[in-house]
Amino acid sequence: MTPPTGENDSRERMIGSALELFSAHGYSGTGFRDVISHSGAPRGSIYHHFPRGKTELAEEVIRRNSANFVAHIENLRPTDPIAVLHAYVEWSRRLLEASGCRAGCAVAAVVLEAHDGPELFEMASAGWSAMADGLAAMLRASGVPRQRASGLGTLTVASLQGALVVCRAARDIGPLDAVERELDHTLRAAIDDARS
Amino acid sequence: MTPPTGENDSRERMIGSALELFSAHGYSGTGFRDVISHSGAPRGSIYHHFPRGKTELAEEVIRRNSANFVAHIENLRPTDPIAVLHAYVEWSRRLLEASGCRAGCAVAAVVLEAHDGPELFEMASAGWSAMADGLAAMLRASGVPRQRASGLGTLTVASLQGALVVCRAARDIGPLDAVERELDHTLRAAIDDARS
DNA sequence: GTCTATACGAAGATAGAC
DNA sequence: GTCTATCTTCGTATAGAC
Repeated sequence: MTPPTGENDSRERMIGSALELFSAHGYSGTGFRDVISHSGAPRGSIYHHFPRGKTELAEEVIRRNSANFVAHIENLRPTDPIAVLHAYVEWSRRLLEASGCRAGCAVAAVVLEAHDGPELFEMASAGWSAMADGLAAMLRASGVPRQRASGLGTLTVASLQGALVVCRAARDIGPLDAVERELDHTLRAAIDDARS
Repeated sequence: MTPPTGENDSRERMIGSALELFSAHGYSGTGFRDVISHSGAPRGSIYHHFPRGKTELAEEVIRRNSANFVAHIENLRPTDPIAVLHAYVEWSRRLLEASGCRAGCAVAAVVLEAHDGPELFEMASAGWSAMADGLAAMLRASGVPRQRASGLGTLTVASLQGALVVCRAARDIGPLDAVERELDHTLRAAIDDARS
């Protein structure tokens, strides 16, 4: 996919800026003005880089977010369900800590505000399903029955997503800590059940 | 607070419409135009009814949402933690079913997009804390230790909030069903633990 | 309480020069 | 690839008549 020669910098920086800005101010709340001034990219090339406009930018933001998340996980290489959980929590924690609990998930912002078409929703859903499935696979490998493993994967993804919103409203990371503690307890209990 | 004589209808209808529209299109994504045309309220009286503008409208939306939720719970009058859980889930389920999984929590939309001041966040956070505390109190009454009861209250609120986002992206209520099942299991386990 | 008119800025998007 | 200029629509908010 990447061209052989000196690659396009502006477009990549715009995507990175949009990811940050969507996290903090939402999708509707972030204009091209903001993306340009935050990234330092040239004003005149927006529709050169994103011919389909803001929708295309949002698609790239979701893609980038997924790529960043995958890189985060591959960096930690968790080998058991509990380690996967804490790797997921760590991802959410960094989002909150980097912003003083003033930013959240850019993908969630797009889902809550976009009305462009089904593609953005499908991309968002695919990412969250992959997260849930990643944890569920580990749980199954630890002996947890299929349906419970799947349900716990979904519970984990949903509660982390919700924790981002609750922490933001409270301006406090406490709710994420609480969610982490309870998920840890619940996952361990499911694994113990499976062993007995 | 309520005047003795024939009360103001327009303002109340505007708040109700704003609640619906925030749920579906977000806070930035909903303009006064939309609120006016949806509610049928007169154009000229917006700043008569909401002198502080959109921020004041958002405050009233959060208040209305809390009032509706309290009415929903008081209607069901749950007397044990599991009943409280299912009453909470039912509230989320109605939001999704009424919209074909295309709308979510209006308060979350405000939290993700507003940048007006701390009041909106404090109101949102107070509502979610009350939800979590309501469940936690029931768990404590069933013998669950204080810290676990509190953590499970937070987990429940966060995971329901997250389920709204995940279901919306998937255009499917399945994730909420899964979250309900797992929370039911987890809460029952905590209660059983307490009895032994 | 409701109206019209309007101010002022920003939104997303396009055209055409360079 | 980047520029400027422009289009159209929309946003919140205000002023002042009725």
